Amino acid sequence: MPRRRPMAAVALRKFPRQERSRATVDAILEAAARVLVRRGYARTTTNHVAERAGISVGSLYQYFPNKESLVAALHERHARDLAGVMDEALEAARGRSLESSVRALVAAVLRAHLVDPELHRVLEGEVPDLDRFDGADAMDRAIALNVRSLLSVHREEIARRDLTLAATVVIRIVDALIHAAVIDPRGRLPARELERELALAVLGYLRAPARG
Amino acid sequence: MPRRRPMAAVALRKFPRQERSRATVDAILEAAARVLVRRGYARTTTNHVAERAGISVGSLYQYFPNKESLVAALHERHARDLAGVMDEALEAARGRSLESSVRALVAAVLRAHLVDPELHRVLEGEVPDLDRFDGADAMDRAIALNVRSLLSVHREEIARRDLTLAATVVIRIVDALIHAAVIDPRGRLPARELERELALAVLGYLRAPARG
Amino acid sequence: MPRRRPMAAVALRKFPRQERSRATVDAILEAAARVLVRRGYARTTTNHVAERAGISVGSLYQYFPNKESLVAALHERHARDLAGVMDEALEAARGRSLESSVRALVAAVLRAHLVDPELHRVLEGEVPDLDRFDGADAMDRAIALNVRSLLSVHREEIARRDLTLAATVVIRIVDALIHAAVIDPRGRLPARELERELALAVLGYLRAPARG
Amino acid sequence: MPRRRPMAAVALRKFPRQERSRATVDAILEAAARVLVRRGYARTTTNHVAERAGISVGSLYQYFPNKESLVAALHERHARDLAGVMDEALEAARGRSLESSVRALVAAVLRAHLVDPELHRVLEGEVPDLDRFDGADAMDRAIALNVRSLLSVHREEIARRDLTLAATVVIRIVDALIHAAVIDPRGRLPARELERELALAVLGYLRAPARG
DNA sequence: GATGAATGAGATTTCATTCAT
DNA sequence: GATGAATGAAATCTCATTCAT
Repeated sequence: MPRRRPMAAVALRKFPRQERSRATVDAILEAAARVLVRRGYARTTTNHVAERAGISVGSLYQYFPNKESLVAALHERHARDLAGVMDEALEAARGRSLESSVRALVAAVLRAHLVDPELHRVLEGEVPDLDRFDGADAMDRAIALNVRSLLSVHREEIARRDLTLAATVVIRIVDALIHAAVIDPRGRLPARELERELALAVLGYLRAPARG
Repeated sequence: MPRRRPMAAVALRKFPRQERSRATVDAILEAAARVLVRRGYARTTTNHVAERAGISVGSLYQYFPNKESLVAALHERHARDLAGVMDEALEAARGRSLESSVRALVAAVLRAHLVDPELHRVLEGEVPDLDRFDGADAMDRAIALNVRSLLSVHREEIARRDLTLAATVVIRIVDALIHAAVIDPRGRLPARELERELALAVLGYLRAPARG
Repeated sequence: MPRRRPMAAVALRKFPRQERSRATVDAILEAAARVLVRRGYARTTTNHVAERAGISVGSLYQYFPNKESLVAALHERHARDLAGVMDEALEAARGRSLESSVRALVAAVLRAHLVDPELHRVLEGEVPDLDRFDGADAMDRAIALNVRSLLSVHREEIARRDLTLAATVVIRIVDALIHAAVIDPRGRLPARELERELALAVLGYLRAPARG
Repeated sequence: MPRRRPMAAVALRKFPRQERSRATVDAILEAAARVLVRRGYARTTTNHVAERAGISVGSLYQYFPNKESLVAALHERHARDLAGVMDEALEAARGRSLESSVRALVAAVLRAHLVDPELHRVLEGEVPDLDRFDGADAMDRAIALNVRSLLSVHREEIARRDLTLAATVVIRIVDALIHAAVIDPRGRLPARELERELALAVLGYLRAPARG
């Protein structure tokens, strides 16, 4: 398995101290999101982003050492948002039934993706590995642990014995079907249907007897 | 939903009638595959591909009108292979139980992805929509129909009422979990485990009662 | 011989009357010296210099109208130091023998260059003509006159008839061998040896019979 | 002594196979020489060079990976020319007197520098260390050895005992005074005078008694 | 047909300088 | 005065594509 270049560092080149520069960084990220959506990753240029942000290219490079780091930062923001949504949903699930928890989780993630679906498509689809931000793996693991701990509460209701594995699979199913609905150009599903099928798939997987 | 550029015409510049031409086209596609894997989509150049194929750039352009069409052709080859594998598996499933059919299907798709997983990652992940080949949607639909027809044979065993929707969901689950195992850098699953969990997820989804 | 841009005005933007200003100018020059050494002329930026000096770029431009004038000022400081050392040595040489004078002069110049050899290399090597300060030529001429007047004291011991020419040649030999010892990456000479050879070369040149 | 970036590789990116490309490389080098002379190192751009060479920037980058390598190649050509001239002169000096040999060597090097003095000024003066070509050191050493072997033939006529050191010093004196004559803006010397003084300096150095 | 040198638009990136705060 | 964010012209460099040989 050939190794490619190392991951992009997401650290800003310069930390925005003043009010003004904070706004600039935000404007750059927002513009980058819009340009990515409109043109796709490969056709996005730093000049486009700067123009869209209403700043000069130079300013962009004050904060981001290169295009990759810009996309990585966006990716991070996206991942943080998503992780936040999941955390909230998992929190809210305390004390509720497995089915209710799963439905809530599914609904939350779906809601998060419906905010800016095109952006999610680009970030989760086209962006090359290289642009994954530092800490992405840690964040993934944290989510997996959270889900696992939800599952362990309902252990007797679940047919899977390896809950760590089950957590991974659940996360994947959710990811994948949301892709199907909001992201992938092939056969989009309406949100309502999707939410239902998702919950069914997750619960079906968790409860399916090992044989039969 | 903003419109981007139209899809690539995948049509070869000239249809490779002669043996030699066919061999050249194959060499180019193979080289493109290797370069895509090694460098990622955004960093792949036609010059790299030509060099790797042992021909000149000029010759490459004899067979492919532009870079996009080259990637699209590769995409098509990949899709055809996969569709072929699924067709065989579905064919072989005739007369067997739902569970057995699902297991066979899952195993077949998984096998197909294990051949060149890195290439799948790039083609299914990084390559922008633009580079999808012309018949891609039709091929997707054909597969969905095939799966649907398998499901309809076992209709009584299945809790889902909309089999078209169910087929889509099944295909998605399979796709997604294979991604998880062979493609995505986060937490790879070993093939054996994956195959089992995949079958469980698909069967679980299909059989899960609508409520509770 | 093509004309390039006119020489840099070395005049400071405002004459540093107050203590604080003088300190700031010194800090800037010192920072510029360090950055030049570390990164070379072409890769030195005003931002680097300001940062190293612990001030803002804006402040730097309060004291120097542009980058060129900054380097020119550094150049001037460097030239003044060197001229001072030579003046002292020539002063001290009064009443001593030619050989003793030459040795003293050589030792003085060498000492001066050993203080910050890397800086000398950059200033005497990489810095383009453009960045020479205004009085540079005058200073060179003054030194040449001083050396000439030393030589004229020992006229009978010297085989060269044109003492002006001889002074130039002597200065050049000293410059060049010091370059060889402290500056040039190729074959550095240890200071002790160098000092001896230098004196030999200068005396040898001065005393060599015209034909021989 | 702080280390800067490593030396530029002078290796061409692509070896010119066809007649045409050989001519292109030559045109690029020639143009680079002219632009360096006209604008100085820091103000020379690859676009200027390409334009002057009557080619596109792209072509320049086919052969030279960056600006540094271009200058390094020029430097190498320059050094090779010079080494060739010295070799010839040293060859021709076989069997002649020390004085005659020194005069011949001096004359040869001087002639070589008078061909394109402005270019020499830039290459030997402004070009940063970084741009020294691979093998520059080896070439310097070879020349030093050659000179040393000339000196050893006339060993009894020479007062210096360490001939290796003497060879280095001789080379330095020649270099330096040629700089003075053709290169340095301060007090240029006419070639005729220079040649005489140079020979005097070298012979004077070689023959000067160790004391007195 | 095949070749690979050449193209040049356009992308990325730098940095001297300005100017609002 | 000082600050440092912002500027943008200009530099470096890339790569899909063409075309003379």
